[in-house]
Amino acid sequence: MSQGNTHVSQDPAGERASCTVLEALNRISGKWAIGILLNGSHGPARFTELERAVPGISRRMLTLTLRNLERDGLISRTVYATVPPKVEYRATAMADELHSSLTALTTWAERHREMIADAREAYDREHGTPAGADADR
Amino acid sequence: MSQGNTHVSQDPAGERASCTVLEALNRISGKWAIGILLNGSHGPARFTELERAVPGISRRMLTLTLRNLERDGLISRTVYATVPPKVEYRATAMADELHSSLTALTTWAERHREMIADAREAYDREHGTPAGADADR
DNA sequence: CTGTATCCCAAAGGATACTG
DNA sequence: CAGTATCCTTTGGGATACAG
Repeated sequence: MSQGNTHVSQDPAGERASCTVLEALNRISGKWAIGILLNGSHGPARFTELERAVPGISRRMLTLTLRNLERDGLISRTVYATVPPKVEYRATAMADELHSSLTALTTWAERHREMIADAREAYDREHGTPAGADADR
Repeated sequence: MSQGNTHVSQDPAGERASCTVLEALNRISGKWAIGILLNGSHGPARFTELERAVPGISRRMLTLTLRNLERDGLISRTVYATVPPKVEYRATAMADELHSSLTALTTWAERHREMIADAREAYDREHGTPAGADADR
């Protein structure tokens, strides 16, 4: 806020910042990454455990998201060569640091959930947006 | 996107949390929302200013993103009936609170940027993922 | 200046079936 | 148990042209 920046012209304090935030978001983007990250942050979790802990996720998306998180170094994957196979996933230290930011986001969402719902309702009432309004095509 | 959760059975430590985070993320999701939010947070900005401040954005996406943010009560839109028309956008108080969380995310991203890049490189070297590997189809 | 309207493509994600 | 493979639908978003 109090940055004394009264007008926006070219790069000033926005391009670089938004770019960085975009980078941050790109890693945790997708419908499931965060749910997985939060679940994996309180102890190791197995594939099926995650599948149950993140309701609605498909095996495919769980695998894909897990792989991406692993690739970025946010999740570690440990395979135990037992039978039946056992694989443990857990958040890395780097992801643990992210966790607090995610929590901040959660807190914000909880605090403003109703306010946002009201804002939407009001908006849709003023501008006739019938809940299924198509912004695109 | 808006279906996913068919029914909520219990609450296996994470469901509620991940759901809330998802809600948070859904409002600021998309390629441009955050850049706009950050730019609108240090004073009112006009349409064209934002267009220039967020490099790469198209008129269409700027409009769409702005409308969604307005709908959620994160951006206020003020029209001056002058000629030529003038419209000012600015982050609301609610969005200002989000701003700090976004900043936390930015900070995290900056601190770990290299580490993540290295993790990717390492991963791609071990598992032969030739930079353009297609996770899907 | 501030948008809208189309068209089109690519990516995300769901459903389902099969496997070591 | 822990995934893969395929197919298909939906959504995000770029390009471009038109308009109040």
